[in-house]
Amino acid sequence: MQNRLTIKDIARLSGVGKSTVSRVLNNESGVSQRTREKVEAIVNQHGFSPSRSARAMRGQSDKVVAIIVSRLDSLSENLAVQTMLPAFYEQGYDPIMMESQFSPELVGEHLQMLSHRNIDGVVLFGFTGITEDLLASWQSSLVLLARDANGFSSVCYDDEGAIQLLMEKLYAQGHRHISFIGVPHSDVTTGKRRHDAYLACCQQYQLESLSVLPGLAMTQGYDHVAEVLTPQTTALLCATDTLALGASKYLQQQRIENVQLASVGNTPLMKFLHPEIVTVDPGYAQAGRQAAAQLIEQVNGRADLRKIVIPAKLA
Amino acid sequence: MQNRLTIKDIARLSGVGKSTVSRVLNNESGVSQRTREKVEAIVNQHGFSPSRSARAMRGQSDKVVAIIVSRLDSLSENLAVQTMLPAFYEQGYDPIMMESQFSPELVGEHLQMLSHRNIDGVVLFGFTGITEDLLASWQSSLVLLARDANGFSSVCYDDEGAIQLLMEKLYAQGHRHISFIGVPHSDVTTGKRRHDAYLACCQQYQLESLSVLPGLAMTQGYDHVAEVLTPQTTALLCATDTLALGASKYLQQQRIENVQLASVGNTPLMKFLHPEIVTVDPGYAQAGRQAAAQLIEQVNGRADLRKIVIPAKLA
DNA sequence: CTGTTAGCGCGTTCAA
DNA sequence: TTGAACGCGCTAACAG
Repeated sequence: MQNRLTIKDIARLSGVGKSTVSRVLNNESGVSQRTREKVEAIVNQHGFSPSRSARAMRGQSDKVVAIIVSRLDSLSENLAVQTMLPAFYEQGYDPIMMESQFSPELVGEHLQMLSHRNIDGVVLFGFTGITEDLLASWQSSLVLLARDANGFSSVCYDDEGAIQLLMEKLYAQGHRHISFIGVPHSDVTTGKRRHDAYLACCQQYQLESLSVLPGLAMTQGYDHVAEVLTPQTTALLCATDTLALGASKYLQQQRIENVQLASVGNTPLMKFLHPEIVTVDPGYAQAGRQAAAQLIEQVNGRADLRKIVIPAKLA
Repeated sequence: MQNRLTIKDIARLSGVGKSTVSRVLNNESGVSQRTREKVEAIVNQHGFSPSRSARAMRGQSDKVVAIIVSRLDSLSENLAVQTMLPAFYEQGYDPIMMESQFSPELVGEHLQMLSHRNIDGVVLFGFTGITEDLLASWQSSLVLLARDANGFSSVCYDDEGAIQLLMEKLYAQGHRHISFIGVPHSDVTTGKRRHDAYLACCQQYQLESLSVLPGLAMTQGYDHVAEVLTPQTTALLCATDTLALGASKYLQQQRIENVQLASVGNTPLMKFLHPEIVTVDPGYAQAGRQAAAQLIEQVNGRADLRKIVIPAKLA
């Protein structure tokens, strides 16, 4: 806010040239220990930090990244962003936030805004409708979350593993009629993969499968859970905590108490409202950290594109 | 990502000087209509946009603001941020996100990071422990949300009005034993103001008051609601949706069905889980828009510091 | 009305 | 090992 010092001032104050200060600031070699210490002392004493805009103009990075969440109030994405932010701060990156509202068009607009600004990289929470060509120009500076795409880095959840853990646990608890409520297959990960895993487990345990795939919204869980409840049903597997929340409201209203809920999510809200639920933690927190780490390495050329899968854990 | 054009290129391409291009870009007067159109044509044709870092270095604004939320998963703050973001985008501001986790120390650290970066302004969601002197150097470029402070702009909720609306409604419904669950008075707005308003309403309607002030967390609502439930209690007023969620879990578990819940919040989660609740919308969405608008006007010197109060509405 | 000139704060030559 | 000079893309002051 006040008149900031410049590298020139620091040079004058420490009795050296501008370029020496620059070298010290950037940890470059070729500066004597004594000089380096002298300059560093002055820098610290004045709390000097070089102007980011000037650096950026010199072709350096702006140290700005963008995080595009689907919805600000997504329980799972919140958990990931929560660990992502500190990871970015620590490396000096400022994360700007954008909300896609599950609209590929909005993602497109946001990316276009970002291409004007000199962004270093983007973390994008994937969803149905995000296509490779929409992201084409960002190949090297984007990390996709919760989805993968050819030619892009991604951090994904272990959808199959999560469902398997849940089914295993339910089976061990003696459940033999386990229904499933999930998301349409147009959603590849949360939708198709989790449902397929459920079906595979049913086959493996020789159980009848019964499923409905209304969508991601809480109300959809509520509205459609009845379709998979038979008199024999003793357990209900939900593709997400959000669906489980919807389903459990229905169960409560109908005073159905002999159906064990299970879901992948392990969000704080779920843990509070329904601690009795069997839940798998897909590793949102770890995913956030990893996504940030991968993006930083990647934009600095220290890492290639990489697909990371976070292992699921029973909570 | 590719080799961006510069103002110089545009100048060459349109056969004018750099400064003329600059004048056109900044909508400055003193350019003939013909020249302006010619330049604009070239600019649009190439999708040119001036380098933000270069502008910033020339002392212009960086067009970056920061939003410091208390928690990423705050139901109320999410609603405000959701309207704030587009408002900022529209004016060309990039909002960087930070989470304070209700820690004044973290706010301090974040503000310090921001003072190094050349930030235009800050929207800060206030909470207990935020003091005027912590924010001292940001007087002119900060908008406080949900709190007010001397010498600062703020956007506040009408705590008294919200409680009054709720009490009025409950009274009209015939309730005469209305308990209150809220937040300690150390929290000035959500805590003291709402509780005081409750007490005042009780006096006005000649009702006995019965209240407990455990805190903001859902679990606190759950753990302490029993303390304000008597055999006569027919309604329970909650200072926030989050508390109401906690309380309602308790009521459900205890199969208590003759207590009408009321709360200030009107968040989507609440509306879904408990549509039967009497709820007041404190105007989170509007608050977000206003905060963004006020901050932008303010940092552009087009507005003075201002305290804005959002009126509450029955949902 | 318009073009030329001089920096903004920094990184990067290049000579010393 | 160091410093002086130059230029990044832009705006502002000045000259035409």
